[in-house]
Amino acid sequence: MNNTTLKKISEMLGLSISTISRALKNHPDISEKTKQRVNELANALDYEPNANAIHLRTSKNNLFGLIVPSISNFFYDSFIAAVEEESRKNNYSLLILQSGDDAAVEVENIKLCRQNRISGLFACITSQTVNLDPFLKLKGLDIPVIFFDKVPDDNTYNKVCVADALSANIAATTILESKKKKVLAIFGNENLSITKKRLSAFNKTINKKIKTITVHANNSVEAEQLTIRSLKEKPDTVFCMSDEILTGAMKAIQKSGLKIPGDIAVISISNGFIPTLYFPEITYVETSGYKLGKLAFSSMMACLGGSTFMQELTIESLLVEGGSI
Amino acid sequence: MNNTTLKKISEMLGLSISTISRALKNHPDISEKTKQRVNELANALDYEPNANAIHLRTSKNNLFGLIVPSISNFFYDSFIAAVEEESRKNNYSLLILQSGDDAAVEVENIKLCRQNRISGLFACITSQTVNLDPFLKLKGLDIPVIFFDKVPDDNTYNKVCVADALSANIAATTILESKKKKVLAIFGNENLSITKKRLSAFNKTINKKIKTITVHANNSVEAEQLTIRSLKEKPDTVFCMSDEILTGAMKAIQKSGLKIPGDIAVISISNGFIPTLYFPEITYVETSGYKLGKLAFSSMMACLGGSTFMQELTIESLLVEGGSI
DNA sequence: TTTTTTTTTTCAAACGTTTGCGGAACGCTT
DNA sequence: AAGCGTTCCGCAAACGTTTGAAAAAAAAAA
Repeated sequence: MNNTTLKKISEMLGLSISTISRALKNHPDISEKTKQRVNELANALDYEPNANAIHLRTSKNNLFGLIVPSISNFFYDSFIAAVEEESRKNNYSLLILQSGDDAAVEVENIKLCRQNRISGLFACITSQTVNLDPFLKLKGLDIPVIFFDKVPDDNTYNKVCVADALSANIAATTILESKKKKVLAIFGNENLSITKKRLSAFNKTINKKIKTITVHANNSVEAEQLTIRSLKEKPDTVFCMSDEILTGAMKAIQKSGLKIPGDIAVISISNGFIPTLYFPEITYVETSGYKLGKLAFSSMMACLGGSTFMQELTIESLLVEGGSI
Repeated sequence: MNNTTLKKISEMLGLSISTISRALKNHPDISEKTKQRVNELANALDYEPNANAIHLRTSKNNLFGLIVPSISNFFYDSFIAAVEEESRKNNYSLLILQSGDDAAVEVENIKLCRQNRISGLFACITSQTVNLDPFLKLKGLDIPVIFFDKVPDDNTYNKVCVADALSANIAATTILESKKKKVLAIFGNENLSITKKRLSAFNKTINKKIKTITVHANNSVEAEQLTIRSLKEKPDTVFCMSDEILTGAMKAIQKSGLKIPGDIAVISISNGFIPTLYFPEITYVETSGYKLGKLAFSSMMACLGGSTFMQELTIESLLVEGGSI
């Protein structure tokens, strides 16, 4: 069965297409009687306007693109949830695409976004992305790009990030204040800017006041192995720079039989879910994907509203006390 | 800056629009020389076809809708990841919408899907959805609907589900085989069909061979409280029907200081991530969102291929041994 | 009744494509 | 010279809307 169109309604009512169009949007030019007749038939025929036709005609596609390495991720899924929610409320649709952390796929996805004439793009770049030209082209077409989480260094873009330095700083301060003596600090891939920022801020705050074992893990399993190995050096505290690392470290600690916080303290930077799974709950510095999504959206709307100011916004971090330190 | 169009290229080259269109799609009617000229200019101008215009003209919108209570959920995020991946590979885009488990929003979302002339819909209904008319309308328009996870009882629809009964059955069998004497079985909201199915299959298999404490929790916190209370009755095993419940139960168990599996055994039905966070890892019956997504997609493609056969497909469940029983 | 004003409706172009069909231009056969 | 087949390209309609402007109809004023 075919979709109802304005034409169909117009023919059935013996009116012109433009009259139907105007009647349905309650245009003052149209008489009440006609409006009613039109609305009744439209309802009966279950008319739904063709979004493609509207977009083509008005050249206003209420659509945002969102490119992310993976949807299936604690942080990103809540980020996406926030953006979807806001988009829907503001009459925008959302085209979500995964890059699989593959730069080539990322380029394809951007192309797709362009073909769909998106009004704006939310992008979290892959760890290999070096060529930002595809993003530049979007800017050339007056399509705002809001980078989130993993962002290019370049400061000619709008970015929203968690406060990496601040988060690491808070964690380090918390460790110092609790009079710990030796901390095992587990960070992620050394090449990631997020790792660099957190590492440098952490070290700066610790300032060699206490002993620090620094290791880098690319994933949860590596984090577990490194933790097991490092526990031999008897740290009294473990710091994890992310949820993924936390899961690995916790596995190792549970395996070792050490008691938290008695035998060993744990503190992490986290989206907020994982730390609550354990008992005692892990003390963490919150970096909320959901809040970041809201921030990204408002930044997008500001751009669309005409703001051309490029900036890096951050969401505040706050310490959420569990019982692990 | 405006987007390049066929018209623009045609004017610059002194050729007709149709020639440009054909040249770009390598139509045999067009000479090699012209094709080359066209392609060169198109590249130089960074031409990207307007998807809206194409969809309108061809009345073929390569777009799927996906409605889910929340994106931010272990199970759904991996389901979505799978569907997005497959869609992209098959040249479809995906319009993802959250219902927030609100039936009214669900209806709005369906409307949005219709306006966008989706080719098919993946839907997980809200727990309050009673009126299936909006879905019926889609079917009337020859738009296939694949329900997943939370599906209507009605068997005039295509559905893909985890094997609820089988999963519960496997878990119950595992418990019986390990000679346990008293099981605390924690289920979800009693109204959900998923709960009913798992509960009845579980009970059927246990068949009163061992003592069973059955409780219902609506969320993780309730699961924790109910577990704490029920542990006083000294069960030797805890069965959790879902990840959400597992997190609550584990919290209680960790709090109680009981050792797994020495003091108490744990077994769950799960998507597969949460159980691996603990040590020992929790033994679980896997119900993979990712696999379900793949199945849903292939079911969708079958429908689009002309299959009108309505069926409920399930993904196989398998026991993944941790060390918790 | 005629003219003017107001209300209501229609016309037609445009958005950017695709595609059936028709038509040059050209070289080959007879 | 006439006919024919190729090769290459353009015309124009269509998809479903929106919208400025013009036209028609109705109402009001003269």
